[in-house]
Amino acid sequence: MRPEDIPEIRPLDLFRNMSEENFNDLIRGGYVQTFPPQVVLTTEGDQPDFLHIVLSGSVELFASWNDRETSMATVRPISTFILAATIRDAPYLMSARTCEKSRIILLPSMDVRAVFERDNDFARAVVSELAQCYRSVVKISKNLKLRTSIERLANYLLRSHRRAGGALEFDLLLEKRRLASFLGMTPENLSRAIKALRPYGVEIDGAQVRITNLADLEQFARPSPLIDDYST
Amino acid sequence: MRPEDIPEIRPLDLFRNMSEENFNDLIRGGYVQTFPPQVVLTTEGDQPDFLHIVLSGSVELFASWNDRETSMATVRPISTFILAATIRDAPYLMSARTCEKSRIILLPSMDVRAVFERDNDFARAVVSELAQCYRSVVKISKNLKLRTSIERLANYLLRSHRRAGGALEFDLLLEKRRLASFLGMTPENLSRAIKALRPYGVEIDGAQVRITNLADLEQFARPSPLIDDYST
DNA sequence: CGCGACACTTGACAATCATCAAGTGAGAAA
DNA sequence: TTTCTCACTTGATGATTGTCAAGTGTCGCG
Repeated sequence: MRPEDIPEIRPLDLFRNMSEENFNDLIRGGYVQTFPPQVVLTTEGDQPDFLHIVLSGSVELFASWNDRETSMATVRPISTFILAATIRDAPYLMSARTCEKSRIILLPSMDVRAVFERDNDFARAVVSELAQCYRSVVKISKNLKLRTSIERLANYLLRSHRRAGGALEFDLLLEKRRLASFLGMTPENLSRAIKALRPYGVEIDGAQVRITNLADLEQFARPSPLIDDYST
Repeated sequence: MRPEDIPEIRPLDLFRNMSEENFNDLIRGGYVQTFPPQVVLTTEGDQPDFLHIVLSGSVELFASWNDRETSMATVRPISTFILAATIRDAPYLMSARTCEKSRIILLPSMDVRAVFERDNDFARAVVSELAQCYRSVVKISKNLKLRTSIERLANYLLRSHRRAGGALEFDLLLEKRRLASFLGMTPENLSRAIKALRPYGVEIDGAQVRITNLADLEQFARPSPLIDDYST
């Protein structure tokens, strides 16, 4: 691991309050690697050898069953995955692959667990992170069970709009087929859903989104902080 | 809180390794209450005043949006809910109501957070619990996104069969309409799904389930530990 | 420049699922 | 016992969603 990588991850919530000594122990055995697109980093069912931290690029978490596959989440810099498996030393529940060229830190799971056992501040930071992860997945479940696919798309667009700082024009950060899978629908139905939102002031051309009638879209989407607010 | 309630919760993973002193601080302000059926204990969006522990009976966690409602989980003795909201001091994402007459311990959230700050063993136990919760919800999401409703029912029956110690006859622990909602379908479609599983050796009469052809059912359901194993 | 690859779109059709309405049956209460 | 309630079931219908096949367009490469 190069010295210049350290200041990138030290300020993460997960590591911010650790002692210098424990932080050094944690990263001593770690290394940074650059992966090309579409490389599988972890496979569901495997034992967690490393805690991963995405420094640049993006990583898709996905799951498979019976020849079907679904996109569960996209991890963007700078954040970790998959912490829960590492801490519990239980098999990965999701596979991970790079979407694009990505720089990733790999920290040996054994070191993470060892430092977790003796650094109390780190242990509390892990709690905070896991609680956040847990709440995120609960929101995703509510989204899936309580909304139709068009409603999910509408709310996804509103979340993207907020993430873009309130801009009415922004780019989709996911390929459409990945977005479709994440939203729990087929690419064909995503196309149709996009058309269905046109009367509510949504224009999508390629990856470019333009919201021409925010009020109409919000009235249709009925966003709720208890589903769509990723911060709390 | 009566002295005889204490040995019930002390052995919980969450409290087992705490010092006597911190445990006493934790439960000092707590109290036990018996609720009749169908009482709402928490409402999504509210701030978490108490950490709840179910001693007897059962509690349904559910979520609502736009006049729709869905069952998210059923909490059975002896376990806690909703820990993540309490620790993060963030609003509940789910509402909770008793399914039947239930005895429940209420521990003030402030006390939980205070002890969490100073008891390192408790903090680690919280990590373990949250990691488990997180992984459970990930499995539930995979179940929802990767399987059809009939497949979800088939695998639910196999899980119940395992929970019943491998018995081929057992009772449904949920009312059917609650089960339908939990599985992400309507009561009507649950009825039809039950009929659809008859050719695979499933007989359901009222709440009584009889599996007459386990091999056929398993071949249809294709259970996976990465979705259906609630222990890891 | 033309070609091929590939993501995306569109239309037709089928499967799945929800809704509405009516009916059954078991248990509680009079 | 009789009646009422209520969960559950069943059938008919419509909405939603998935599948298959064919098309469009863009982009990179020879």
